Amino acid sequence: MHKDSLTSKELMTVYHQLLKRIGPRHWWPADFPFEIIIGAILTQNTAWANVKKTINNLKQNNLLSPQALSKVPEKELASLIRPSGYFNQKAKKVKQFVNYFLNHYQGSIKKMSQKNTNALRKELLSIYGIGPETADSILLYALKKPIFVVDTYTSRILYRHGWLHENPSYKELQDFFMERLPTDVALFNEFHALLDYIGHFYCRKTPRCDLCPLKNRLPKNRAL
DNA sequence: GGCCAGGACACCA
DNA sequence: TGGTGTCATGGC
Repeated sequence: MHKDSLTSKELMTVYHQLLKRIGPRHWWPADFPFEIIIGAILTQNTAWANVKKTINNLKQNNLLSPQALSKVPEKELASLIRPSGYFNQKAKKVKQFVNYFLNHYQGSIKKMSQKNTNALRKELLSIYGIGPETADSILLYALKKPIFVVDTYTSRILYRHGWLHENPSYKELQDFFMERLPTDVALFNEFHALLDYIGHFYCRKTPRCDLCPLKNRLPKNRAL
């Protein structure tokens, strides 16, 4: 097992090295929490640059509110989502979330935030189109709940550094961080953003990890 | 022209 | 539970 592959202290060292060498990422890039939620759905398996186009489309059409999105026809919504791909599926997903948000919380982020985190996570996962990563992104970045977000980048980075086995489940990956880190929204926010940064630039299928900021600062490493 | 991007779901064994 | 196909545009 890899449970002892990296101590809490070593993982914090990784975090501080990344923060020092890359700098804060200022996540999530959005003007208000509802925009974060819609962005989290739109960015599923999609480059953020393409999501920004859709966000701008929605803003220009005054559609970036739960009330407006609940009224716009799904086909019209799909055409606006087109730049970020999977537009038919994502239009349906946005509609499903908005219905839930209005029915349960009257479109209020504040009301939603008051609910217990675990219960909220189960609720989110029951909505069509919201899986573990999207649910956790909403909880952490939009609702400021202390949940660590993991993704394919995170998995790749941990595996390539020998800190976790290949193809872990989402829960294994998430537990890896939450068992080692103090429960801290700001830390979870920044750490995930930093991992995304190095994943995006340095840890693709064809590794270019010689450029990785962690290259000479691996607590326990193996050849990358 | 192929690969990949801040996943999730349906279907199958 | 684990593997595979599908959804789809856009940048490099």
